Amino acid sequence: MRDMTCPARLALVSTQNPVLKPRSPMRLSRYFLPVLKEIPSEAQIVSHRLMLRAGMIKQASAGIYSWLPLGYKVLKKIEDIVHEEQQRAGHIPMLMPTLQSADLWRESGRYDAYGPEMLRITDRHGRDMLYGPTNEEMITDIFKGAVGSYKDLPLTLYHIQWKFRDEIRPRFGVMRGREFLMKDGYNFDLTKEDALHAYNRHLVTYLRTYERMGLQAIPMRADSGPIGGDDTHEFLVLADTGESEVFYDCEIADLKFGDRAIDYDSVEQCAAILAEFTSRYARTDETHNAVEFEKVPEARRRSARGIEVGQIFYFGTKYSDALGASVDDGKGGKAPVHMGSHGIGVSRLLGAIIEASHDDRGIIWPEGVTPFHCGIVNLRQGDADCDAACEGLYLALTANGLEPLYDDRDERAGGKFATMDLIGLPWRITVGPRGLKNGVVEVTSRRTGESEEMPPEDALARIARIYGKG
RNA sequence: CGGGGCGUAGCGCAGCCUGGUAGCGCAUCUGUUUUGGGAACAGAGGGUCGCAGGUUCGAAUCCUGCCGCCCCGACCA
Repeated sequence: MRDMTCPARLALVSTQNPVLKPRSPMRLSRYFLPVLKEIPSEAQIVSHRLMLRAGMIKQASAGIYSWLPLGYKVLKKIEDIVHEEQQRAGHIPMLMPTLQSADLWRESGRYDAYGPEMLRITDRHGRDMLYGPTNEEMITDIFKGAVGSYKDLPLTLYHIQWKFRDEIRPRFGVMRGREFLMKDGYNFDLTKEDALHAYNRHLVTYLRTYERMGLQAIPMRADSGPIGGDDTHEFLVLADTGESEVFYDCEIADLKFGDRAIDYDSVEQCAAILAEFTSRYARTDETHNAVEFEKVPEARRRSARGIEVGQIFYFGTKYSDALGASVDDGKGGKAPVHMGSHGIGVSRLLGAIIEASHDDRGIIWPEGVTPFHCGIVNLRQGDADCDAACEGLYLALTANGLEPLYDDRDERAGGKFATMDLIGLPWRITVGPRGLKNGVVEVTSRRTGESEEMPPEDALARIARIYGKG
């Protein structure tokens, strides 16, 4: 009798089984994209409205959202960019829990200082827990348990994790949620000089990160707030719906990091970038100084609104003193480590990007974060030539490492175009019977609205080239 | 937490003042005709009227309490 339960036999059925055809969800008829024609009444600002209308998020309760497939996809892309830029600078990814013990926070003295914004929970044993609003205490605790020598420094650890701050009044969708995804990083250095280099290094990584997302975020001298510290800059994206009032010299807005080379180990290079990007007056209302601002030539003075998308801090030995994080200094003594922390509001960035990039038809994703590289619109579903051409493009794009979204629904053209415009894919390939008669399809830019007819092979090559693939 | 507003079909809303068969548009489903920028016609399904209590012969409607959500202010990635 055959033994059907033999483990060795089961092992033969591997996930590599070539019989399993990938069942891609990138066809709109199979995707989950609940778009709304009507403007949701609860949404006040354009990014919130568009995220709801484009089926990216659904509110679960005040300031708490489910990320529907399209929104999740963009969120992941943003997360990926943040990871790449951090790791390029030698910062090490990890993951700490959302729930923390209150004891750590009592040690640092912040359990009481943080106030009602911190969500406090009691577990079944009556232990005080909290949903972390940030992780300085926890990372310092990890650090001091494992690092004892200056030889282990410098060290920068970071993670991207959900945070909870029980805002008095959450609003504006993901821009001011109570639960939000944040990248927070922590550097540990032996000396103040080293820690300031880490500070400068982070400034560079942040400039690069925002530019890759198609955003211009201006570093502005800021207030350190409850985290405490001496040096701090906030990164602000200019937008009318921003919650911060900002004052700046318009020359700062001309600065671009671009694709210049940077050696993250070079103290001079990193310091030079900081000097360059902080060389003009740029402050939030918290640190605004009218006398200093007067020194900027009047024609260059600007006041505007901004969305805060990140902040970097150097806070010296505040946490290492409180929590006893010190290392052997190599001279027979102990030295408290110099620390800094650095945050990027990952989920907020979606809102900021949309605020900065949309029109009256919908979102316009920058190519760096778009959920799909391009849309394929089949104008005559069921027509053998159209179906074949679309299918061919879809497979070829996929084979070139691109992710197209193929609208294969049996629907009128108008609805398909409206959906594509709303969800903001930067490029669209339109396939219709009229064009196919001449052997061409249409490639359209979402941003400019300009279309160009070309054979399908050229359309494929065009899209691949835009994204540096194929 | 102070002030204002709203909870009625998946979404957007009317009905409430003056109690008496729960409605409209969009979406969904079926059929037909359509198809190059949110189609037309015909038909169908879908509701604990936020929850609880009270008044009444009778409550979506009146009264009380609670819950949720939104907006303005003080706080914040």
